[in-house]
Amino acid sequence: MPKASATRQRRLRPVERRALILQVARARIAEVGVANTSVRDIAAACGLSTGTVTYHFKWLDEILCEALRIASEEFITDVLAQAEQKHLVIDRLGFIVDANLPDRPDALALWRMWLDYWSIAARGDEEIREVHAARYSMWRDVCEKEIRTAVDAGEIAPIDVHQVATEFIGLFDGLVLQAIIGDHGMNIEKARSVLKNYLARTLIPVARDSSIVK
Amino acid sequence: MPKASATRQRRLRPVERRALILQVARARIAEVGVANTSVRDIAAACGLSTGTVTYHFKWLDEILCEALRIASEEFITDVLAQAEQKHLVIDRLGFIVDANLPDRPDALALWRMWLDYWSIAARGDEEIREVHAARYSMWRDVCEKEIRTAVDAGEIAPIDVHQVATEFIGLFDGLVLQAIIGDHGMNIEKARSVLKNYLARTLIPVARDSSIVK
Amino acid sequence: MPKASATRQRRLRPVERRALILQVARARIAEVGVANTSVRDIAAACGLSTGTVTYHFKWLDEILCEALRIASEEFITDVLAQAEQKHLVIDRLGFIVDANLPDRPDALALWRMWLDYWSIAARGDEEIREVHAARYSMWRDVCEKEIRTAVDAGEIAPIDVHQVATEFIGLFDGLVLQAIIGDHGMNIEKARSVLKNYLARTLIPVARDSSIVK
Amino acid sequence: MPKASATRQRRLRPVERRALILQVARARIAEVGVANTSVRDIAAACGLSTGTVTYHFKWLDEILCEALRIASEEFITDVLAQAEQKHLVIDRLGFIVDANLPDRPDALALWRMWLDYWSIAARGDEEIREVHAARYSMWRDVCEKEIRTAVDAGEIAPIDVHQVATEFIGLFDGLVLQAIIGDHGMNIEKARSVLKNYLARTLIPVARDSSIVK
DNA sequence: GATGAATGAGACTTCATTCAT
DNA sequence: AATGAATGAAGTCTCATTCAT
Repeated sequence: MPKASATRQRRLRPVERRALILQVARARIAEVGVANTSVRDIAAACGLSTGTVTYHFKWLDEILCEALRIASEEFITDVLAQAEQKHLVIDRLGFIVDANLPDRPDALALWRMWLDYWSIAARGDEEIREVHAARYSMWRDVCEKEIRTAVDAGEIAPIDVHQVATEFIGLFDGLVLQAIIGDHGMNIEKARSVLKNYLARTLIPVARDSSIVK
Repeated sequence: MPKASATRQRRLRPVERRALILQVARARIAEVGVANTSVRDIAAACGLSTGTVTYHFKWLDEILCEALRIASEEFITDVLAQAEQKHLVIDRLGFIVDANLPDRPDALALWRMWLDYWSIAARGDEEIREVHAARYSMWRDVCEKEIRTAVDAGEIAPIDVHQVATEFIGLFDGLVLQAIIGDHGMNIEKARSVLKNYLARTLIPVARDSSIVK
Repeated sequence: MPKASATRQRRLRPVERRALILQVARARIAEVGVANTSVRDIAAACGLSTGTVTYHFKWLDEILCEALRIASEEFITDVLAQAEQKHLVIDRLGFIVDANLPDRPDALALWRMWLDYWSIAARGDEEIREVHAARYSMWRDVCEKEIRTAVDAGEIAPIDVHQVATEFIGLFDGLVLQAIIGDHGMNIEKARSVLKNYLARTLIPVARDSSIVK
Repeated sequence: MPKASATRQRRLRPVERRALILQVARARIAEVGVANTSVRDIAAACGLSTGTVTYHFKWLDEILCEALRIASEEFITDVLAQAEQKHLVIDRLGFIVDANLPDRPDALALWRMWLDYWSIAARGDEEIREVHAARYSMWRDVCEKEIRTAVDAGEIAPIDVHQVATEFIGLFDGLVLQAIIGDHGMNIEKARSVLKNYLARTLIPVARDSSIVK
């Protein structure tokens, strides 16, 4: 005799329910951190019981891992979208810098989330490591492709594309993390400036009669 | 791996006992992570009762923070020592790269520790943030001084010293973290190569008949 | 004395489980005192795990406060029931005296419980203070009403009803507490005698040919 | 080789050291309550080590008991002093009322202390019970003597002196405790008014040519 | 599919007491 | 007489997980 419950959730197919839970979990993790995200928190934030959450996910770790996965996928999607927006190839990296620096609360929360998962991955969690690997693979590919395109187009002088892309991404992570953790010598604006200086110094525009660079 | 003893520990003065506890705590944190280091663990690893640990430290957080502090101080001491070992100024940064890359278990554990504390600092813990700030301040100063000395000595071509030092340290953190978290496109040797390539490309030796070294 | 069972307890709805826990907690508090009642004790006495107890009550304080509340409510219920039992109005207060004096173990335990919670309330705990306030409000109202009825019925000579009711309740508490704490000059029988003497001296029957009773 | 310590206390004879510790302990207990008074608190408040405190007192309970004893003795001393201050016998009880009602912070703290120890005594602690007994014995004797003197002097009409003294003291405790624990129907001023009304109604001045009563 | 009561291990912290110094 | 480091039991509370409903 199931009682009418005002709060009982509508039945969803597992795939949908999982997706909903993951969205909420991701938001919680970004907000309060992996270490402070509990099954109960997630369930409450979803308006579900803990039992429902653990029904759809075998372990809390599964939720945590999947939450990183969807965050990574959205990040990749965003980066790809961004990379398409500028027509001048040489402007794209600058645009990527602006778009990915955590100068807004949600972007900051995302970076804090990366930090949380970095420390887990560094301890050897294979699943988390794989998700990171996939994101970096994509991210590095995008950057390499952008630079290579610019070089191939004669927009910038020839360089070691892989080295520069690798430097760029390493620099990005390093500077942002320093900005986030309280290093007095770094902050978001400083990071932006350093990154743009680096790009300007490294990607040398090829002076031609018709090539106008910003 | 000290084991718990059934007998009462020898009395030590607080400064000594604290130091011993912190050494053990630091090792535990490096080994299993901040998130998995409890008062019980530390006490057991010290062969002490939990009461003794909390007698010397008001909160677990105090231990965690102090453990980071001593790790930071040792890091700084090591860096300074390293910076003194090479006579040729231009070799010093390369030496620093080699010395600080986590290609040994203890260095890896230290970097994992940085990762753990980064994520805590990113969530706003002021004490941890200050410890990080102090370390980065020192670390950046050392790098700047090294490069400036080289420039002033005419060893390398003039550059924006602050920008390059900042880039170097950012790049270092970014590459090492990527190497540690499982990024397939990065590992310690790759990081070393990228860093050395960056240095070689950025710090251009001034070719002269008689190069003047400090 | 319920004993802990090795098996999982039957599921109950929270309202029922809370009620059961509170009954047990109330008994423990009355028996061993608030200061000696722990979550563990309560859980063990219920045959539940501590987790179950804290599942139903957020804090131990919540249990302690609710236990006082139910004890207060039962006290009030009992007093009201007692007040109805005697037809002669002037006998009711005497009956109340007899019924509420702690001359039985359970009544003594109840008074000890009041004492425990008095000391907590005196230190400023607002929730406990409110529960006391509610009980005293009711208790004083009942006494006033009884006396007023008697006066209005002409059963006793006119008096300052509020003053006398206030005196009666103050005297009651004061004498019983003295009897309980070991004052050699007071004990339950002495308290009874003093209270009845006070009532007899204060509530003067109006001698008439035909005494009107309600 | 005893080290010079800036904080090491001057050696005192046990009787003196005990007295000092007890004074401090008494103040702490009155302020924060028996339940919140620890050996460490007392030691810290004395500027002593915990070892010194436990050297002079075998158990914490001994301190708690002795602290009550000295508080009781001071109370008695004060009451006796007060009883001497008024020349007109009939004014003395009124004066006692004013002097003992907790309308000042220190008097309130003292009453809270009584409450704390009442609940302990009610649980059967024999030592505490004896201290209470001694105080009440004295206190009741004083009141009886006062009233008897007044009756014998013809100042007030003959009454059952023991009964009235017992009522007075019971009423005093009951009303003050109600005032302290948050009973909305009672407070210090109300208690004063009720007590004075009671006294005025009970101790009837004997109208004589020369006897002037307030 | 969903629930949520129940569990029990484990977290931090407090504290009276002991005892070598 | 005084110290204070060391102890270990006991306290409250959290929480991932289980499982009967």
